Amino acid sequence: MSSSQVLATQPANMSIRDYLADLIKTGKLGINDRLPSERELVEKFDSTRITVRDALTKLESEGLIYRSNRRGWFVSPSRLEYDPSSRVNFYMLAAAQHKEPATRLLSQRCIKGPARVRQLLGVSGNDKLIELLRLRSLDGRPVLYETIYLPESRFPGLHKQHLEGSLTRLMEQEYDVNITYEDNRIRVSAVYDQVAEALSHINGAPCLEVERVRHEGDRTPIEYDLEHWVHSAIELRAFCCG
Amino acid sequence: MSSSQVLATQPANMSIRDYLADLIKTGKLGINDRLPSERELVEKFDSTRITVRDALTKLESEGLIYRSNRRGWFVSPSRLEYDPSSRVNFYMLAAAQHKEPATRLLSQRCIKGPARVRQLLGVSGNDKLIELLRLRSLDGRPVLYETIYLPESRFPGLHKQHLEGSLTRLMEQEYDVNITYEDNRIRVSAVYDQVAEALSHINGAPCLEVERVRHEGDRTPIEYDLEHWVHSAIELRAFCCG
DNA sequence: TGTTGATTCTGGTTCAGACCAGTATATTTA
DNA sequence: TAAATATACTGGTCTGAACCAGAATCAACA
Repeated sequence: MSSSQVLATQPANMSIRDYLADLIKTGKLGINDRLPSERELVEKFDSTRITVRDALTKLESEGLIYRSNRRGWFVSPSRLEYDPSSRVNFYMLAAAQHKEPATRLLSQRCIKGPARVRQLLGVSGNDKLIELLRLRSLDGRPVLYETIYLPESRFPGLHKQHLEGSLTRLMEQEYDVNITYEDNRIRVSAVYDQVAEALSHINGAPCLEVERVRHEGDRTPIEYDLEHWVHSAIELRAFCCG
Repeated sequence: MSSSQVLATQPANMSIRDYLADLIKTGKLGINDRLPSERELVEKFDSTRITVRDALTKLESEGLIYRSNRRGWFVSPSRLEYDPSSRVNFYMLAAAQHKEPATRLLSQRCIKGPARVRQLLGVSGNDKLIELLRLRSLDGRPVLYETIYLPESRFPGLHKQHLEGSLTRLMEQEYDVNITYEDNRIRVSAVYDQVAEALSHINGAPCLEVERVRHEGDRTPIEYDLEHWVHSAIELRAFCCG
């Protein structure tokens, strides 16, 4: 073998990945188009589903494609740019980026809630928490599973309100909330069970997780928010001034 | 089948996942311990490597474990909390969280550079960019692959400096840089080729990607920084004041 | 003592199937 | 016409292998 033979032949999974990535980047497959089925790709590359799925999983990690459980693999649209610290709500944000937002309230309860959340919100004794589970979509595609906890004592009668719209606006207008401080934690994680199902993902699929505690006045915590984003749908943006 | 039989038996991949997650959460496996080998787990659960690897991949997505290429799977240590907007450098940050930092300069070139970066930094004509590739570790584990571009004209003689320490400090002290504004983009992505290899990952492994442009004075861009983090090693933290 | 090389161990990749469980659609039926 | 049903199709899970490539270890050798 000549010494110029440095580049090893690529593994099959990477060849398939590159082929599909090329289809997407050249626009031969458009946004939200379905990819060829796994079995079609097996035939085309004379390979096996193990290898084809390996390639698809890589593209999913990159955010180039997303899956819809048992329906197929699809080309990801552009990411929503999202600045967690901005007071812009989901609807305005989506609209500004020409995406059609929607929110579905999945569940609404008044419960004791997880110990960690109670501690972060500083509630004690028998005080209850309002738990809201919401699923948010862009252009019909579910992208965000929200788990929200609010101290019931601070938001009496919240359940009578319209909870599928902007919570921020509701809090400002109906409860005189003025956020003075917030703490965001951002990490890569995975979705399971109800969250995975709602997002049409499988158990253990990677996601971007944002955990937030909002405070009012002199650092009184009043909102806990756990966001699970379909990672390919989102790009966080943080501007900072020295 | 009785109607009370609602809970289906768990798939094998989830059983294995839960078993390992339990080992970790109860402390039976400590930080940086190696997990049982894939073949051992196959025997223990009378399963196959496909299924075992599926479970391991889920735990990797969650950040509970990480892999070291062909050496094994290991229990993740606690995440480094990192505020991209803070001016605290890597060494001080790590030290404050009782982690041992290290930096290795992988490459240093003066080149034209990618068009996208040239545009972001506003360099034109034949002006060159300094490219720095650095690998940063915590407690001996590689966690961050940095790709840095700087306009050569702004940083003459940079190559003579010690480039494995804090670049921020160097820029401040030797080049009178005063950062006034920065723009961070944070997304989940994947690592390939040199990046994957340096981080001891496989092609297509998920990562947390931070892309940053720093500006001085009246919004003059002077630094482009692309960070690929081993996702389990990092948690971004952003505090915001209303 | 320090290097070289063989051996064993690890995960990385791949094959050639199988069956299951939801989705979507076409078909039948009320 | 609208609801119920069957069918084809999708990905999700799994079996039981095999071979490859790098990491680690240990033995032989210079």
